[in-house]
Amino acid sequence: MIRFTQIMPVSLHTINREMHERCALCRIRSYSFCRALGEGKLKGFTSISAEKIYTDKQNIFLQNENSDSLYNITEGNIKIYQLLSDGRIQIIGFLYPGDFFGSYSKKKYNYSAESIGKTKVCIFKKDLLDAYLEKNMELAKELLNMTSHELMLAQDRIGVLGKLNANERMAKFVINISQQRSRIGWQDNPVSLPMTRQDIADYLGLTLETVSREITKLKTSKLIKVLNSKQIYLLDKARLLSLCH
Amino acid sequence: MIRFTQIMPVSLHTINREMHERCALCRIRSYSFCRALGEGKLKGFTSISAEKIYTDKQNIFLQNENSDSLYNITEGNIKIYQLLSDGRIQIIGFLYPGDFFGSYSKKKYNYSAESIGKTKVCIFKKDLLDAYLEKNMELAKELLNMTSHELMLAQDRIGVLGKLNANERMAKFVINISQQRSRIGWQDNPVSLPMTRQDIADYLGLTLETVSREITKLKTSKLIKVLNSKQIYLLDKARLLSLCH
DNA sequence: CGGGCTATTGACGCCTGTCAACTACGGTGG
DNA sequence: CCACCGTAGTTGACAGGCGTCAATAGCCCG
Repeated sequence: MIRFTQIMPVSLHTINREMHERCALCRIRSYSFCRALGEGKLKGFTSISAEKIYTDKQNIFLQNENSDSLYNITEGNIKIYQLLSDGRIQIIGFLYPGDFFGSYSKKKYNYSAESIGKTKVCIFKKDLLDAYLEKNMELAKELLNMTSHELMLAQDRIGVLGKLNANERMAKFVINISQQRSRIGWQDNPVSLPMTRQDIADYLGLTLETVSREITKLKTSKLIKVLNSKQIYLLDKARLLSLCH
Repeated sequence: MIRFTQIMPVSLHTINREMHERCALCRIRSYSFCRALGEGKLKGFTSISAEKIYTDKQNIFLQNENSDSLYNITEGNIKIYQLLSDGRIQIIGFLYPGDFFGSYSKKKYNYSAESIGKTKVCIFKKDLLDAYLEKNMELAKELLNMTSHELMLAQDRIGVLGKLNANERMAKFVINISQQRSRIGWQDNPVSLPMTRQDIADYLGLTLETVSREITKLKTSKLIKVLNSKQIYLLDKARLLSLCH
């Protein structure tokens, strides 16, 4: 058995703060489901969660693993994806700070989750969170609200993948990224694309070649400016919006 | 002002039963979110809801209408769909008895809903349901459970539309219908297809011609037997399953 | 500067959409 | 009872958008 106290280079003061004030100090709380909790409840809430930091391309969990935990992003990005038996990948979504993920209703995870860049998450054991919800109705309702909102976003994505062509999907993608950023108080233009072209392709149900071509088309038709491969500027939001309905 | 008492051909006894025992007598309660409520609470729950019957192809609500109500199907089928500005349709889902729909988190409906055949729904005013949830934690948690489950299904559909070809989508579709039926205690084979080919196409992100061709292919490769255009028998579930991953 | 990864661009082919003709079926009316 | 009509579904011919395969360019990091 490993005795952590020997190898963790943190002062008692830091541990104390970590143990009790993490939620109180959290900068994205106002964008997370925990915003439903009053200040007085934050210490108690911190105690039923743990924080974990991931570097680039680490798995948070894998599809079909037993799911005993739920997660909240506090920093960085996560991609959630499903694997088909022949190796094809579908990226379900790119998640941002404030996003909640995991599987509340099921015993196994329905998708895999992987960090994009340095990423911080809060981890909640399902049984602990569940017990906490019993006594904190406001949190349960906020969770219902957020899940319902996520469902709406998923339904929009069904529309994108079912009916839009490559051109329209790409326009929708950059518009969505921009909107997502402003939702959590970041500048909405220019936007950074932390994921690779292959990731974008697997997200939009296209190939990376098509994604690349469509970006070039948006560029030549003066709808966007490509600052570098991971940074683009939206030149004409109105036309981009009209493109993706 | 119309005085309903004059034109509604129901006895006081029927009204009384309708007013207090609808939930207690409901045959699909065990498949609905209201299964979370104990027998003792059913009369109270009946009183915050209303029942409405639709014939074929009637709108329950339209996309972008103000959303003040939530719905639960007790009989028949509903299709929920989004319209693009150029008239293209994406069917988000076909709903079955026990399914809950509407928009809990948003002020406007995110999609339109239309009946398929004769359909019965329970209608809940949002503010009434919300107040009821405050005092009945078990119902709120069941609603969270169901919404979370629906989210999972929506994410699966993202995978279908993003990565499967026409062949695989069609196989997935008949498998899903079969599973959906057994979930609510109906025979899972043969299955009826209450929707049109066009509806299936708009659901799968294909055209009706492609849907028709793929059904023919499944037929000629002895995976299904087409009893009539709205009734099919799954001959080889194992191979159908392996087809759609 | 060079190796390896990511992104772009080109050539070509296939899957699925489009357009059109034909068939099947169910309801209506003579 | 059958003729007629309208709607739904099937099948065929063809075209185009996007995938596939391959070569090239750009970029980061040692």
